[in-house]
Amino acid sequence: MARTAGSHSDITGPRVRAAALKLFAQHGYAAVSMRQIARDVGVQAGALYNYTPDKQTLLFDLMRNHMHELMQARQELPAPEDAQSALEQFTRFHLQFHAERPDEVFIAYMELRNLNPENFAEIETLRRRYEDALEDILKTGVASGQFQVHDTKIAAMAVIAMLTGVNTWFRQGGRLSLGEVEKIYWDMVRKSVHA
Amino acid sequence: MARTAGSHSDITGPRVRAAALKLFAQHGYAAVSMRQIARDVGVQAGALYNYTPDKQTLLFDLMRNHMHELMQARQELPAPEDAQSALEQFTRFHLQFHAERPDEVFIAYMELRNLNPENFAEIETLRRRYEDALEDILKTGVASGQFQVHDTKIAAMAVIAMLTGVNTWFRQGGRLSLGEVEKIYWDMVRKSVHA
DNA sequence: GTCTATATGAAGATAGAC
DNA sequence: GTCTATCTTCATATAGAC
Repeated sequence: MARTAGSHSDITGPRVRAAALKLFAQHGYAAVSMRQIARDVGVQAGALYNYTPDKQTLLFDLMRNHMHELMQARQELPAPEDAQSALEQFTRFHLQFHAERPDEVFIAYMELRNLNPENFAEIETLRRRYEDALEDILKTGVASGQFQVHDTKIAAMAVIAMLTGVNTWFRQGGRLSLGEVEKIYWDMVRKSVHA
Repeated sequence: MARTAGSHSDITGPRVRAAALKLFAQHGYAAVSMRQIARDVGVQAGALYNYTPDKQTLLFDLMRNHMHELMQARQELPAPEDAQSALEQFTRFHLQFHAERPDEVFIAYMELRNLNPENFAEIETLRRRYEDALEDILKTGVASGQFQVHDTKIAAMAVIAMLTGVNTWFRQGGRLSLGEVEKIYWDMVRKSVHA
């Protein structure tokens, strides 16, 4: 149980992932070298390979972890009463979750093409499941007459694009608080699918 | 006036830009080598430097050209009668222009961080001017009572994000025609800012 | 677990012949 | 304008000492 001297696996591992996350978000996966990540962590490049088999897996783990946390957090939300409150809950949840993780979100959207085919398929499955969750809300609302949209699939994509776009400009401590942003976007989302 | 034999500047130049556009969109600027571009064009890597001083300028020229064409095309639209028709015109124009140029749009959004600071500033100025054009439409509509939004700046960002998101899934010849997509999105945009 | 050293390859860009 | 050849630097990844 006691670790040998010089054994820092439990602390270095997270630091490697944190450095990779920050650097990938800043400069892009392809533009960041393992040496840069190592320098940021404070080790030599070779030492990184104690924590990841290769650079590709490092990227994939960051993206998979992000998507799993997204799905997990969503499943822990309380059950809403009707489609309207489900949509409001989804809107506020999406904005909050994404505002807290700008780097993860950026990578999850920008680095898809740098995943190898198998890894890409896994991430896409998770993303698709998230989109389907929103579409289910819209379908319920259309069925109950609360919403009116021409195509629930397209409407779900439109709403998610609108909400995720917040990350291109929103900064904590800026002109608007997250609460104000939530209110503004919920107003627009609500109206956009209104019957 | 007559060109010397073996002089293909007028044809090779566009081919270099076309290859760079396609490859940058597919794999990302940082992941594409000058040798790959050269292979795609059918020349040796050194020959590319007859058409661009360096790789960075090649990227910048593609993005600047795209933004200039965007601004130009918008300015050639007929003057709309009121805010509502101006917003519909903007919506349809944005969808059409972007659907015709998926690679350019992709690069313009994904490769901003690979521009050097001066080039980035120039592109951002153009992008900002486009966003301001939409915000002006919203301001006019709010002033006339046709629209109601909490914040015209945020609403403009939300609408643009929603519309640009179409490029992540829309393909010519897919389930929906561009005309149908225009109708669906115009319906959502119209309602989202409705008084 | 981390280091130094290195194998192996590829990158951006330039020089000079044709 | 394009070629071949090359300079220089950097990349991912591994081997073996400590």
